[in-house]
Amino acid sequence: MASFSTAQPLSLPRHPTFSNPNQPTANNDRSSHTISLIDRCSNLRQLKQIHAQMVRTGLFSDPYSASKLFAISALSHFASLDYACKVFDQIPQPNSFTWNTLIRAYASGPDPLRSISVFLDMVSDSRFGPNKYTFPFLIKAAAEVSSLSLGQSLHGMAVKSAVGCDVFVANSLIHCYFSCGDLDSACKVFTTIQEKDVVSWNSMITGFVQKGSPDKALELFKKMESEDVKASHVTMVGVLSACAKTRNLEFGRRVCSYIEENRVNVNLTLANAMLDMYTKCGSIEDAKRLFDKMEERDNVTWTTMLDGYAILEDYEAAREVLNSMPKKDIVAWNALISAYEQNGKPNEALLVFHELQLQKNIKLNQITLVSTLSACAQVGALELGRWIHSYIKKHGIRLNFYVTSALIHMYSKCGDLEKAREVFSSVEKRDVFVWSAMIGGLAMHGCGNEALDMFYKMQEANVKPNGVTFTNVFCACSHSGLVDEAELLFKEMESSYGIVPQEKHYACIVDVLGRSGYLEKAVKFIEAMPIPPSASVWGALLGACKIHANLSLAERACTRLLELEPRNDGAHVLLSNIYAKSGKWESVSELRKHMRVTGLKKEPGCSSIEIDGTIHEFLSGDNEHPMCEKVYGKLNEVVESLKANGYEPEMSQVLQIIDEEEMKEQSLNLHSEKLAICYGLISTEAPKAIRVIKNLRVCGDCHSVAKLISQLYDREIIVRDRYRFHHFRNGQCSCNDFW
DNA sequence: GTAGGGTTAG
Repeated sequence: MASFSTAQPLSLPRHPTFSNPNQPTANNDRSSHTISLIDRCSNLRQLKQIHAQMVRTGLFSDPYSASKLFAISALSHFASLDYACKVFDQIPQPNSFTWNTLIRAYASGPDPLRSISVFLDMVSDSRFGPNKYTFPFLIKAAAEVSSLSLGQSLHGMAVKSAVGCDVFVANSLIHCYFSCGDLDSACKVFTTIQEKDVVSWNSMITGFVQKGSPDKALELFKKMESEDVKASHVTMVGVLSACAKTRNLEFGRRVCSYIEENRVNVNLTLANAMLDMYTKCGSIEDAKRLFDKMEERDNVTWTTMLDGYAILEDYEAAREVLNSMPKKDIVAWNALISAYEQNGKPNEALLVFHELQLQKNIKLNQITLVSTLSACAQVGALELGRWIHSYIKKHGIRLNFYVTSALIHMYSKCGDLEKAREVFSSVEKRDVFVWSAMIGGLAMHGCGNEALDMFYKMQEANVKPNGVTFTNVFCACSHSGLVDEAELLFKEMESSYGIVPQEKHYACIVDVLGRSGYLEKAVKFIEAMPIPPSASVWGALLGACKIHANLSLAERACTRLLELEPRNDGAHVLLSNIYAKSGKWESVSELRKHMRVTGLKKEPGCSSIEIDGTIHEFLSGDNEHPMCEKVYGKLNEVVESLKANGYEPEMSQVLQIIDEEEMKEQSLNLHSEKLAICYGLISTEAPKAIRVIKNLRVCGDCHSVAKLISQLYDREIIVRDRYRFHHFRNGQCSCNDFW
C-alpha cells in the first residue's frame, strides 16, 4: 500500500486504458486501491491529484467512485464547497446518496438555506425524491436559521414521504422546534415517537436547558432514568448545564459521582460541563481541583474558570486566568467585561474594553458591545456610547434585540432620549426587552403618558409585557403623577397579564401613591400586601414622607426599614433630613451621633461629567480635582450673578446644624452637582448641553440654581440623579419640580 | 457508503 505524507505529492499508478467501469478484475482492484487512497487524503491538493487521475483512467465515470470522491471533497475537514460543486457538476448521473451529500454539505455550511435550493434542484432535476436521510439535513438547516415555517413545511413533507416516524427525522424535528421556540410542537413530536432512543431524550433535555427551563430538563432526566434509558455523554452535559443554571450543586455533585463511579469516559466537553456546574454553583474549590486534573483544556475551560472567579468577585484571580490563557479569544474578554459591568463596576469594565481594543486579531462582537454599552449607561459615558453606535453602523453589525435594547438603554441613561427614540424607530422587529427599554427610557425622563402609550402599542404589536415592563411602566406613572393609571394596571397585572407582582412592583406602587401625597393609602396598600413588605417598600414610603414632610409616618417607616437593613445609610440620612426639615435639630444630632458611633457613613454625594470622552468626578466639597480652584472661582461668579438676578440660597436645604448664615451658604456651594455644572461651563461651549450624573437625589437648592443657570447662561443642562432625569432649559425643568 | 443531540461571554 502506498503511504504518503502531507507534504509529498501523491504517486499514483497510471492506467491509461481504464475506461469502462465494468472491466475485468485487475481494474476493479485498482479502483478499490484508489478509493482507499481517497479515504486517506489529508488535504485538498492530494484529493485533486486523485481526481485528475480518476478522470484520466476513466474511473470517474463510475458513479460509486465519483460519489466517494465527491463526499470527501464536500465533507472532510479540508472540504471546499466551491470545489465540491465542480466535482458534483461533473458527475454524469448523481444518485440519491450524492444529492444527499451535497445537501448535507450546504446544511452545515455558512449559508444553510442554500441546502434548500439544492433540495429543490434535486426534486426537479432528478428522479429522486427526499428519503429518510435527506430530511435530517434539511431540518437541521431550518433549525440553524430558526425558521419555524420552514421546519413546519419539512415536517409536513416528511410525513407525506412516510418518514415522519423515523426516529432520526423526529429527533431532528425536536431540535428544530426548540430552536424556533415552539416548545409545544417539540413535545408533541417527542410523544409520537414509538421507539425513543437516547438522542430523542437528549434533544428534549438540551432543548429545555437552552430555552430557559432547566427544571423541566431535570424532570425529564429523572423520567428517562425511570424508563431505564441509558444516559450518554450528551445527556450528562445537558443535565450538568441544567444544574449549573438552577444552582443545584447537590444534584450536580451526584451526576459527577455517577460519572466517576460508572467510569464514564470524560471527554473535554463533559469535563467543561462539570467545571461550569461547579463554578456556577459557587464551588470554586471543586472547579479548581478538576481544572488542575484536566489533561486537555480549551478556551471554554479557561473562560469557565475565569467566570467562576468573577462570580465570587475575585477579579484578580479572574484576570490571572485571562493572562494565563494560551490563546485569548473574544469570549474570554467579554466574560471579564460583563463580570465588572454586572457587579456595579462599570469603570473597570470600560478599562478592560479599552485594553481589548489594543489587542490585534481579536474582533469585537455583539456581546462585547452589549456589555460595554451597559457600562456606558451606568457611568453616563455618552461619547463612548456614540462611538460604539457608529462602530456598529460602520461594521454592519446587525441590530439584534440585545444590541437594540442596549443602545436604547445607553442613550436614555446618558440623557439623549431623542437618540433612544431614533434607535427604537429604526428597527422593524422589537421583542419585550426592546419595548421595555424604551418604556424605561421615557419613564426616567418623565414622559409618563408617552410611556403608557408605548405600553399599549406594544400589545397591539402582539408583544406580551413581562415583569420588567411593569416595573418601568409604574416608574413612569410615578414620575408623572399618574396614580389612577398605575393602580388600574397593578390590579390587571395578575388577572389580565398573568404576571404575579414581585416586591419591586409593590415598592413602585407605594412610590406612586406616596409621591402624589396619598400617604394613608400607601400605608393601607402595604398592610394588604400578600408578601412581607421588603426594605424597598419601606424605603419608598420613607421617601414620600420626606417630600410631604410627614414626620410621624417617616419614623414608623424608618423603624421598619432599619429592622430589615440596620446598616442602610440612606435611611438614616433621609430620616435625619426629615428631622432637619421640621427643625428637630436635637433629633438630627442624636441620629448623626448614632451614625458616628456605629461607624455608619453617608454615601458621599458625587457628580460626574464627561468631557472629550473622559469622565470627571466631583465629590461634595471636592478639592481633589486638578481644576478645582478654577471650578470654585466659576461657582462664585455664577452665584454672584444669580444673586444679582434675585436668587436666594435655600437654607432649608442645609440639613446639618450650622448656625452661621454664611457657613450655611458655603455648605450649599459644596454640593457636587454645582461643581460639575460649573466645570461643564468652563470646559464646553454653547450650544453643547451640560450633562451631569449624580449618585444621590438632586438637592432643592441645586435644582433652583440649575434652572437659573439654564436661563442666564442660555445653556441646556441635563442632570441624571438617582431616580430620574432633569432637563433644565430656559429656567424650567422637565420634572415640573415634581421629583 | 449517507443522519439526529453537547460545554464558555449578553
